[in-house]
Amino acid sequence: MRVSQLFGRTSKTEGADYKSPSHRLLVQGGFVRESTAGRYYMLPLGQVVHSKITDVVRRHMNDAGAQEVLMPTLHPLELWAETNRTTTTGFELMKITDRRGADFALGGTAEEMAVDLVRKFNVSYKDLPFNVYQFSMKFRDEMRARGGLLRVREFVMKDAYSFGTEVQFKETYQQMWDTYVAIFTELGLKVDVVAADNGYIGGEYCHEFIVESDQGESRYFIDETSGYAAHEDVATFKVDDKNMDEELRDLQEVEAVRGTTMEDGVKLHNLPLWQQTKDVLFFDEATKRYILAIIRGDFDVNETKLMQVAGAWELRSATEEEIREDLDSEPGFISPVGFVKKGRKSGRPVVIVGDKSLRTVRNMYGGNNKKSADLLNINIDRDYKPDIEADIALAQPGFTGPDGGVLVEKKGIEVGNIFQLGYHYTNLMHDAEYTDEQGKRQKYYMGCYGIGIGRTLAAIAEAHHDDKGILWPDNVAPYAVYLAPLGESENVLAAADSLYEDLRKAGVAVLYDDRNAARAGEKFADADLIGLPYRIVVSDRSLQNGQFEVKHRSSQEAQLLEKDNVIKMVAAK
RNA sequence: CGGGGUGUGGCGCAGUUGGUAGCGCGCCUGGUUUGGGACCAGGAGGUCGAAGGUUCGAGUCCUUUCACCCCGACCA
Repeated sequence: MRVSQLFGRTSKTEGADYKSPSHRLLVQGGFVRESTAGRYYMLPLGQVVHSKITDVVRRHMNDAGAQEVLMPTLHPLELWAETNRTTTTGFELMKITDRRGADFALGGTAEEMAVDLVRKFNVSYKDLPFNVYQFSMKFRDEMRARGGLLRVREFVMKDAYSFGTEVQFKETYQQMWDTYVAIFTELGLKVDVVAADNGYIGGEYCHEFIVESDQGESRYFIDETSGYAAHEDVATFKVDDKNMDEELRDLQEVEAVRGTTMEDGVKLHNLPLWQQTKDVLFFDEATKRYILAIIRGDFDVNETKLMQVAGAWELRSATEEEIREDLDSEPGFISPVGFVKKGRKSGRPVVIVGDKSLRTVRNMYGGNNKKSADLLNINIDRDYKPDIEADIALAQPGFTGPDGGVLVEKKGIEVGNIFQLGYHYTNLMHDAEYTDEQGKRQKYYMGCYGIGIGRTLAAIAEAHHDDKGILWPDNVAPYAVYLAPLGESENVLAAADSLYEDLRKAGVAVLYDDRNAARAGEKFADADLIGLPYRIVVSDRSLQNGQFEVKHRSSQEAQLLEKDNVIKMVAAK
């Protein structure tokens, strides 16, 4: 490819709005250009990288026995209604109506489509397991796009859907896990495989593949000694017993003229924070229930865990008005002891969820559902009984992980995930069945597996750059060589032209900076910015001994080589 | 969705009390240059986000609206 003919150009000036390095460098290097917020044009240079990533993913998926298909972009809305996801998805569904009034969802993920596709066939147990995947544009009505390609509203995703028996699934899941590790390794990314929340996809467990980066939005914890890795949403930790040797003392109400914070309670009673009850009141818009979360005072409530155990979807804090008028309590003085079972005015049910940490403390203290009154010596079972008891605590850095090591907090970019879906979709959708050995109909046990191609591209740029530009790993570099003749002497141009042809004959992808008007500094700056693995300079100086100057992007030093050796060197990659 | 900010040529920006739009980069032409983003001369390119209003006159004032950026969407 000749630079003189390449559409899209590099830019010397940095945009003011680019917060992440990958965003800035991808725009400056002429890889992408923004359309509107969260929607990008992929320019020729960027598109080559994009398709190289796609090629790597495709090759590994095929090696794993998965089969590529392509599904429609518009999904019949009835399918989403079948699984109830028109209301319960974590992302806002984008909808479209055609001229006949038929409703469609713009695909944001395609579990329903995959099931619908498969049930159109009369599948036998002999056909199982199988795994179909596609590369297709996904639409997400994100509240806020950010970080360039890191969080967008429209992107190409590789999404795979496996069908089989429960026994077969375990193998498929592990196979996809291994395949993903191989893919990201080949792409030059080091990933942490992290247990995560399955959210709107459904199912019981899943893992995210995260590239550690300060630009990432995913927070997770790692226990370096055991390898335990879990997303913040699901991370568990060991809870130490506090004062379990104490005798249970009698429940007692005391006057408490104090502010409404936890700290105020600690000061007033001169008791440890961990002995206080933390009482957090939520309302779930989806199921129209109040949810009162009770936890030990030194911990915080993990809303994701809370939603999981309470079956809630759209949690918000209860308002002060609701607390006073409907629930007969007082902000800052909420207590599970004697808390109303349903809203006095609204009649809406109240669910009390207690964290397991409540069983590590005795004689707790806290509010009494009215202003300026506290209770001392609150004890679970005796004084109150949660409707649900579970782990709803948020892990913090420094806590002891489930395997006994210290939890270290990390931030990263989620480039892929694998989900166990189980029977979730096949239970909800009709005819999602195959015929077993006995001729009986059985439901499929499913999994799904996603990789965001654009985000992976950005993650590579985040992981491999310096202040001058990107350093593309060999496998995804848009070209292997940046060929830059300096000056306009016929000697130089002839040598560069001939090297260009010879490199191409040797199968080396070359970006040939044939711009006569461009000066050396410009060519060097562009070479660094675009970040191809090798830069070859042709100049009168180098040609004095019939040599060419070769420099690797990651190296400071260049070397002078004869043509044959130049070709040998760069073709080896 | 809440709060704050910004919309002027491809990019980055200036534009005074309202008086008919400018700078740098980039682009085009010619010339001088040529190993880390050169210099000289000439040139093209703008419904000032959009709509409405006030005014003799609006980039500037008023109203409405749209887009984009940042922060937040949480512990009583």
